[in-house]
Amino acid sequence: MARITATQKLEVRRKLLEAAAQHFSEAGLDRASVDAISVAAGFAKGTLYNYFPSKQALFGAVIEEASRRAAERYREVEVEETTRAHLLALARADLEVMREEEDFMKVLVREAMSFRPESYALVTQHLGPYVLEVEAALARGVERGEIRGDRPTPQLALLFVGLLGLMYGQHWGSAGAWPALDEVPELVVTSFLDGAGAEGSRPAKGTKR
Amino acid sequence: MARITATQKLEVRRKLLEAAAQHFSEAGLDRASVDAISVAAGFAKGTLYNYFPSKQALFGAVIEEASRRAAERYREVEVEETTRAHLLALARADLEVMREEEDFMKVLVREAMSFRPESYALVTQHLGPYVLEVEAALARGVERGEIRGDRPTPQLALLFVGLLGLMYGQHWGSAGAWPALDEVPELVVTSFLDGAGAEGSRPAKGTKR
Amino acid sequence: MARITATQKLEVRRKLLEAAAQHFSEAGLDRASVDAISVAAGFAKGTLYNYFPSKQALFGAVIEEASRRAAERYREVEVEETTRAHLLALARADLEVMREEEDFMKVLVREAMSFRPESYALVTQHLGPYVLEVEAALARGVERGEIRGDRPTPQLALLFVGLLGLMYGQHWGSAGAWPALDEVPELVVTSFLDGAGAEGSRPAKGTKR
Amino acid sequence: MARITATQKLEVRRKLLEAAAQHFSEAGLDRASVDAISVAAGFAKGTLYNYFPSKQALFGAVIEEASRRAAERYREVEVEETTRAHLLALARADLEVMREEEDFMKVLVREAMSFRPESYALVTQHLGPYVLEVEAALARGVERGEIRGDRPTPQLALLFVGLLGLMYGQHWGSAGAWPALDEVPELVVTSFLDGAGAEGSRPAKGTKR
DNA sequence: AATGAATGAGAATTCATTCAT
DNA sequence: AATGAATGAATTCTCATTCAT
Repeated sequence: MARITATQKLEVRRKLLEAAAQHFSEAGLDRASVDAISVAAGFAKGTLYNYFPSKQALFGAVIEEASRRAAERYREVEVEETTRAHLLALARADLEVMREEEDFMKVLVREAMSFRPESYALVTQHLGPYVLEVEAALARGVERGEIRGDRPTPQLALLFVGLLGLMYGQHWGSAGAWPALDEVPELVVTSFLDGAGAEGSRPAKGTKR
Repeated sequence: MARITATQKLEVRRKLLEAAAQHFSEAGLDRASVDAISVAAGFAKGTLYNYFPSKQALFGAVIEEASRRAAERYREVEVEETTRAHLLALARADLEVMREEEDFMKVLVREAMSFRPESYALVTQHLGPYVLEVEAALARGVERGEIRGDRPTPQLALLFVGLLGLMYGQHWGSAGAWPALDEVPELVVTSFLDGAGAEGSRPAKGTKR
Repeated sequence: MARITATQKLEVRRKLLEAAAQHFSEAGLDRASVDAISVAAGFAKGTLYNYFPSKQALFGAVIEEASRRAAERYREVEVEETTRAHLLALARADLEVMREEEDFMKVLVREAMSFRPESYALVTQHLGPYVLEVEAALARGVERGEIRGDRPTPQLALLFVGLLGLMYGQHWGSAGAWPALDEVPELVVTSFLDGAGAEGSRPAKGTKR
Repeated sequence: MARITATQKLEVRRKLLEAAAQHFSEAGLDRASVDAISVAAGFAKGTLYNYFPSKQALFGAVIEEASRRAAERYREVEVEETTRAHLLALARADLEVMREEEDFMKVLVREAMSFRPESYALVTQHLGPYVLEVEAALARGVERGEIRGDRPTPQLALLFVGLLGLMYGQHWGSAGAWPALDEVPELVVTSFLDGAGAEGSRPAKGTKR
């Protein structure tokens, strides 16, 4: 009767995480209700506590799951060899993940944007694979003279990823008014590479302030 | 205790806002307790409710105060008439406020970066004065041909402000590792205006993808 | 400057009682707010407390005032000499008071209908003059053979007054749907004297059960 | 504590209602405290809220329970087919409930006699079953010519029930002095059917004023 | 393993009362 | 005498967590 297989347990866990992701993405950690999550997953409250020791822990697990999925996806990406093309491809890969796992990603992005040192570590750690890809693309760009060499590529990579999150956030915050998700990759790449200055208005390299 | 002067009332209000800013910046809107705030300000719970009708309203007032202070501060600054100089001045003014009122600014930035449609309205409404200044500076830049005219200035202004928040957040999230607060204005202005592309790597105008 | 005359003090007291009557009649003792009452009277909260030591005391004073006014009015009534005519006149006198001092009367009736021994004493004491008039009219009716002599007139009088209150209450409770205030006197007198039984259905006197 | 049987749940509900009835009957809706009620019932605050969504709802449930019990009780009674006998039976059934569930009944009567439009709706709605029985008895009485047909039976029914409440209230208010509870049914039925007028003193039908 | 009733700390909010001015 | 800011006890309601079944 009882004797639940490991697969079945994982299935329950998956359902709970899925429901949790959705609720957390809508309501945030504090406002989301454990009861609502468990019921949405098709279980009673007690069951949730058999799988996760606390609401906080469940939240952490959702974040982990989200970053795990994102990282997996990014590893599959293949692209041609221009920096612009590469960054565009990376941004599009991100958007793709985004679309398929929007709930998880919302939680992830929001947590990343909460700027709490604890989360920061967690998020950057799991976002690592992706950030490293960006970094690598940028480094190759520097070698090719396509990317300015006066700033450390790790920092540029963080900026790029931050811009992505910023645009997603802007999208959600404005309830889709601007930008549309489709525009995001190009918007981010353009902003990141070209800036807002008009053609020729850029100061000579090395100029201070 | 009747017949309190207007000055005294403002003083009480100031203390309450100050305490609220600190608590909200640490705990966020949901976790902060009205009781803790009033006590920290040196008053009883009821007093807070004599000044603000609800926790939400208090939160709104904190945000409004923060953005008012920021806007005021930067209006005092005098700058030469270049877009770059102007944006730099705006960013520095913001940083200056930031330093003196870190609690207020943390609340503001975190809320802005929470990307909840509800907050979005609240924040943009209260952030208005500052964003409008940025927008005006950009509009003048477009006229002078210093800013690319192919994107609406309101969107560019949001991007600029977003970058600023992003950098503050990066600073807090990395526990000060990078960037240092001092670098933020230039970092933001450079990223915003020039982008990360190397000199001459920018595609001709109108080029797609 | 200060030096307020006794008349002025009474005037303030009157205003406070008036406002209190209105608020208590709408909201009841618990729901009425001291602040609302004082402001409605044109004063600040503190002033009210200079005249009445507590909300309870104010409520008591309103009840006293209401009964005092009612008693005064009832003493002026004059009527012709039939029981039915007398009762009708008494009921109409009551209605008249009712109309001119509806707020006070509402409080009074509701308090009377709360059936708390404390209020009961207070109310019946002040309602005394009126009830005594009713009682006297009934006693004369018994002598004339118009009123059944098998029940003590004081009890019949209480029943009559109770019926009046019941009908007022029904009027307020149904938001005026039924009965209209104008109908009340006749309704009460008919119910009281004739009952609901059809002509001739009354059992022989002295019949038990 | 899961897997509680339906019987056990009903038992908890019963205890809560019982405690609530007692507290409401002593303190009224406003003054009664949810906390006190739950503790008196032997449970924690939260448990009460598992059974009733709000204080108001609990109050409504108490009233409903009271009127349900009254209606049930009197339906068991068998009576000969006279209006007088029927009304007497109804009044006695009510009194019987009254005695065994005085707390519930006090709440009911006091609320009914508060004459607030809000309560009015609540009470008449919940008092429905009982009032409808009275109404039906009266309607049959009209058909048999035992009840005067010149007044709508719903109004007569309200009057009857009002008289009943009035007498209970008189009993409580006078601290038992008059009437004794035992006398109430006959007192009410006699007052209601026969009135206080002496035999033959009733004016001819249709007579005005 | 799943359940969901019970719990009770904690939250926001109200408001009668006080008292310095 | 009038004021109204300050107070803080009290209230209703929520919800994460526990645990007997």
